[in-house]
Amino acid sequence: MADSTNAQNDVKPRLHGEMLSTSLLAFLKNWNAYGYQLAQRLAEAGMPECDSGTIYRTLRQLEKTGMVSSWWDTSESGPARRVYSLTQAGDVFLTGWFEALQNYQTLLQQAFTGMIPGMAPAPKPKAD
Amino acid sequence: MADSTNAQNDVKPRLHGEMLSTSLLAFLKNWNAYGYQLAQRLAEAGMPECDSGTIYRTLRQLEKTGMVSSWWDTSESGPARRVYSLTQAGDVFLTGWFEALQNYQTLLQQAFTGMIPGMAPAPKPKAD
DNA sequence: CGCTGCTATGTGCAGAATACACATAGCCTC
DNA sequence: GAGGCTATGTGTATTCTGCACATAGCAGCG
Repeated sequence: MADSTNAQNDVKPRLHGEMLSTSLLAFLKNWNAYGYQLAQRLAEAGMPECDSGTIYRTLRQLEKTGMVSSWWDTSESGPARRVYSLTQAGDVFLTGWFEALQNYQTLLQQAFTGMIPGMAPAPKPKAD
Repeated sequence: MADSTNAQNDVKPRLHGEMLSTSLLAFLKNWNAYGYQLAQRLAEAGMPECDSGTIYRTLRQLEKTGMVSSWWDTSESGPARRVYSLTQAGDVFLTGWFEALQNYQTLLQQAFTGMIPGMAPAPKPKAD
């Protein structure tokens, strides 16, 4: 534990949580793919770095909740690959997430354009 | 019927993590506000429901990392309110997050338009 | 006054999620 | 047979979170 006085630590951001799982689902919407491959695609897409262990655990979690299905692929040379495929439930979930995401996107957009409705322009001028 | 074979449980989604913290920062970019108020605004913005305890803890965490600053407001009647204000560090972080978010948004968008570059159209036709 | 309800912030705790390090294994080239 | 790349996973300590619950100010009401 470094000292608590340091506010802006050099912690590099990591992709995880729902943004990771939905990114994975998004790739799988069009193509079947395996973990190692998905990690590469995420990096190519300009997403923040992601721990590989988290990717594999997330894919297993998505399978457990029925969002994806998987099987072993031993047709290619090298280590066996676990190929994932989006299920119908995963497709439904991804669509709903994408729609809900519009609200989030709009919220941030309005923050930068300074036009959030229903809130007074300046309730308090920050008394320091 | 809550056996483990059930894929789509009726778990209601909750706003948390980085999407919660950045939503809070977005509101604070234009106005100072307190926790209870921010919870109401999030609901009005159509965001998923959020546990109030998580909101207060997240605001404290944002303060600890220097993204926001706070003070007590006892000018109004009723319980005291802890009013939060975005710091310059928080503004920088929010801007960086918003820019990085474009990649995520683009990724999901391309999933629905079926145009992700650099990936073969169908590497495997799903052998179940 | 006691009671209820709304506002406003916060804590305790058990379970889930995660970063980091490390393990395993196949295949290829020296 | 050592080293490197591919590919998937685990162990563990830390952090995060959902839920229940606690505290407190103020207002109305009989």
